[in-house]
Amino acid sequence: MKLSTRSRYGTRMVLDMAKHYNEGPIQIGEIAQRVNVSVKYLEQLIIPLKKADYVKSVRGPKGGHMLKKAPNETTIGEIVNVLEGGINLSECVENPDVCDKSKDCLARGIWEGATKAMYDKLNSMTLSEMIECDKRV
Amino acid sequence: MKLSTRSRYGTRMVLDMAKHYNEGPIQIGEIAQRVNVSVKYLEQLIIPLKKADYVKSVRGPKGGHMLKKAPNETTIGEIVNVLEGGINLSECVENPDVCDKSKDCLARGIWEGATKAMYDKLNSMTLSEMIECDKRV
DNA sequence: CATATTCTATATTATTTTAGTAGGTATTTA
DNA sequence: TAAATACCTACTAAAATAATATAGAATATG
Repeated sequence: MKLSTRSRYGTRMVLDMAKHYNEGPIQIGEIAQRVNVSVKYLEQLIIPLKKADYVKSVRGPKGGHMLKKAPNETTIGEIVNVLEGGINLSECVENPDVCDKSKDCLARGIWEGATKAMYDKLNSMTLSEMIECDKRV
Repeated sequence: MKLSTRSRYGTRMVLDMAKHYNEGPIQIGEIAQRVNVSVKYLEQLIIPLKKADYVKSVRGPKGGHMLKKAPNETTIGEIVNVLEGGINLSECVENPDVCDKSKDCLARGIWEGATKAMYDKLNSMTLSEMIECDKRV
């Protein structure tokens, strides 16, 4: 149950934006270079982040992208949730109707519990906490 | 980061075996019917479970498969681990060398923490506890 | 010991998801 | 108006997943 590169690369990108918060729009080419992912791929990842209101963009020369909310108001879990399209180990956790046995499924309860544990962990750290944590090293 | 059907179907199968522990070998056709997965697919899933010493099999008429260890000696996490080929959200958690930035990667720490939370949860319940839990309902 | 039954092994195919690329369009600044 | 930048749509390639098919090997039982 690996995270897709969407989440992993997207998280790198968002952390990069967080590092440069309050420096105005950052061009995607710059970010791509720093996080070592192609511009074209990052462009795709920005779309859902904009829709979910985590990123805003400015067009034209001197344009670019930036976080819409302060880094201490967003957790890693929120970002992963957007990029991964939901955080859960099995479809039935979110939508019990996909299986007619969901109601008394032995396994479903476990997937639900493990999903929650993971989710809580991912939501326990904000972007700014991660960056601060990094500076101390 | 969904579990594959391997883990989900395989878990159903193992739980079925656990329910019939001490009833001698259970034929895979029976199990397939009860858990609603094709015989052929389950046959594939049994292979790694045998290699990892969780299942033993008997050939010939009246043959079948059964758990090698008692249901209270095996956790769901162990089964998922075998079927999924390791439990971790990112390759770098298990094998830091896949990325030359692992050592001071902001994201890696988070993947590691969330992986552990999930892992602990999955290992917190044995097969027999799950079945007991079911009976009470 | 013959045979039916069951697991075992290998190969193949189809489907879906993931990852990545390409090229053109819209907007804005200077 | 020209250049820089984000935005949009479509496409392709590769990998992983899911599932099926066929033939082989072991063994209990009559």
